[in-house]
Amino acid sequence: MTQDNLDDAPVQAERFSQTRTAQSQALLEDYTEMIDDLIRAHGEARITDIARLMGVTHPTATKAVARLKREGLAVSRPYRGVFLTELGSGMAERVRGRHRLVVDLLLAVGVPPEAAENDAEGIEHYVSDATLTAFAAFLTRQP
Amino acid sequence: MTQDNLDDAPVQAERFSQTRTAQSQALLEDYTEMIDDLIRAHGEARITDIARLMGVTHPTATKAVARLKREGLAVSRPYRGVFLTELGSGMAERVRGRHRLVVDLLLAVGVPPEAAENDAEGIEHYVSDATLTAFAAFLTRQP
DNA sequence: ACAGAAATGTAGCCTCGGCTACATATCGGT
DNA sequence: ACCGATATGTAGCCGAGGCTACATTTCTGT
Repeated sequence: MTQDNLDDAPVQAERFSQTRTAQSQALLEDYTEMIDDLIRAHGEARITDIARLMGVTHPTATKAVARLKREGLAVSRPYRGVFLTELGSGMAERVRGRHRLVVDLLLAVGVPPEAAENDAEGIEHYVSDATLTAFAAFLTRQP
Repeated sequence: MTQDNLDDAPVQAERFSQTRTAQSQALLEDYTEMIDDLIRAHGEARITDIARLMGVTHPTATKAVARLKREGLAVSRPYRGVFLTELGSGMAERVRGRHRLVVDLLLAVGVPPEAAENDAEGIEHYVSDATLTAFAAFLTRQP
């Protein structure tokens, strides 16, 4: 990549393009997982709790939930909690599994627990299925 | 995290907040590294080349460069190429090292080369120094 | 039952990072 | 030296995701 950038342009561009796509999915995934967590813990997901846990103000959380609803991941009625659709639950499950796998791999290669948790939050959204599979295989080889 | 979300709120929120900060840095890092690549290869970085390699239109690249200039990472004169300041070069160097380390680690745990390159592009921006250090140590142990 | 507290909704503003359309400058070949 | 091709600049639009300020609804304790 260092020598002939011009010929690599399509490859490179595609790479960055994919990264941008992943970025736009990241928020959806984070909120979906968060809502799933809250429902498991308290039977419902309130806007206020979502906002507090995400570290944003409540109008921001409301907007995010609106987007989730638009994308068919969540449902809610005014002044009532937020719930996930089947689509949303599926995503939450996948995201949760991926998150765990990433954390486990980081721990396995010697990353300190706190850093592993922190970094996984950012990393997990950019890990492809191929990489995920490799992670799982690695963890099986050396537990 | 699955049981008592409410008490974990500050920790969680801080995590997401950090991730958001990293996100806003990611673009700066990508452009900086790209410009550095182009300068190494052709002695200068033209807006058109930057745009093509990043997979965006040229006005988008122009805007990004404007931001780089604002942040003191790059300099440029109208209709002339873009160059990095010392600050920018430093960042490029660090980013380049981190990128290589991430790719190497992915390869070491068995991720296929193409996936490693693709995913590293997204992952690298979210890897903390602690994690980076752990990666380096791991690679030393098993090369 | 009702008043104050807390939760939620809504409006409107900001920045960022995309884009298209159009204007201007530079470059290169004859 | 010129003219067409190419590169760059600029204006203005859009959606996403932050925010504050304010309105409304729900909840809660007396």
